[in-house]
Amino acid sequence: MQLNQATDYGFRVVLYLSCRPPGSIISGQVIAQEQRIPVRFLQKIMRQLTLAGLTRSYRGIEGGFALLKAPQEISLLDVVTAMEGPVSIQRCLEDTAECSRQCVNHCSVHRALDRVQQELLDGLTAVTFDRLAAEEMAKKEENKDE
Amino acid sequence: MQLNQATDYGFRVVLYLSCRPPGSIISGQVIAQEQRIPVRFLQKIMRQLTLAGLTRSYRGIEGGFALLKAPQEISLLDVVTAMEGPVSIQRCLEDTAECSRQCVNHCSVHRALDRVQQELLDGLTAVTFDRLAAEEMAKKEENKDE
DNA sequence: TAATACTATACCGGTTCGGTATGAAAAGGG
DNA sequence: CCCTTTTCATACCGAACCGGTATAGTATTA
Repeated sequence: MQLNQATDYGFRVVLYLSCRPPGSIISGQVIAQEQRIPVRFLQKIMRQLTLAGLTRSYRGIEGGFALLKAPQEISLLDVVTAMEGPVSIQRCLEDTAECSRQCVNHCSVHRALDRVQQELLDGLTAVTFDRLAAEEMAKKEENKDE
Repeated sequence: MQLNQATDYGFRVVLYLSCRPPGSIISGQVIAQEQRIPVRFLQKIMRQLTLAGLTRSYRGIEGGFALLKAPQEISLLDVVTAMEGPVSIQRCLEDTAECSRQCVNHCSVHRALDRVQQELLDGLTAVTFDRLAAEEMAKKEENKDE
């Protein structure tokens, strides 16, 4: 019951790009260095974010990655699904055949988990990266004062 | 981001026992058969539920398993933690060293996930097996009418 | 003491995880 | 046109986990 490392990295990358002027192109090298992510692994992550339509990539000598969507249009859930596919805490919520009792709307456990899952999705959707970036900027401002 | 098969089975076993008169001892064979769970695998599951203090086991010729706690004292979360250990959607919520940025209360992503996680825990804790069993019994009653 | 249950541990094939390697393709500069 | 710098696409690798099985042992009772 845990998000994987790639997703964790994904959060930080999107947050990092959200804190930069919109449209900034940053190379994988730089992102990896600043966020302490293995370069090769980061490339893999960036490709998934790009396939999911959250970022876009530029090849060539001045290439790199930039946000495609605006930070306020990207939620935590967007990053999770980009990295791990659709979120479904119980298997039979996704695919009836997976359920050991073929009980899609018949068993009480299923219905209860369905509600919990919906809350989870709502919670993850409610958090968008414009707000996270704002928090992050505010904190940097504080540190500057010290 | 998915509960595993063993947990799914665990839910059904506890629900099954909750629907029976309190203290009933049912053998692994019978549980496995009725709930369509591979017998050997069920033994593994029962041992974890027993170690977690949700059920107790009886050896010998009339042996089997029974609930140790009352259904109203067992929540979905209890079963999940019995089967999978502590629920922690993000690694750095559990262990600072796991966080790629060592940011336990410093990064905005962390704080947001912390809130989402708390909601998830609350949701899972709110559902107890007495209510699930009641739902289940009501449904069987309906089917009897048909 | 034999039968029936659970206990403990280990194994097994398959998949995922976290990360690396390699080679190709695009873009721009000289 | 070639060279460098970047991303792209695949494939690989060891370790861990998943779902399940096997085996040998221990407790209980008839």
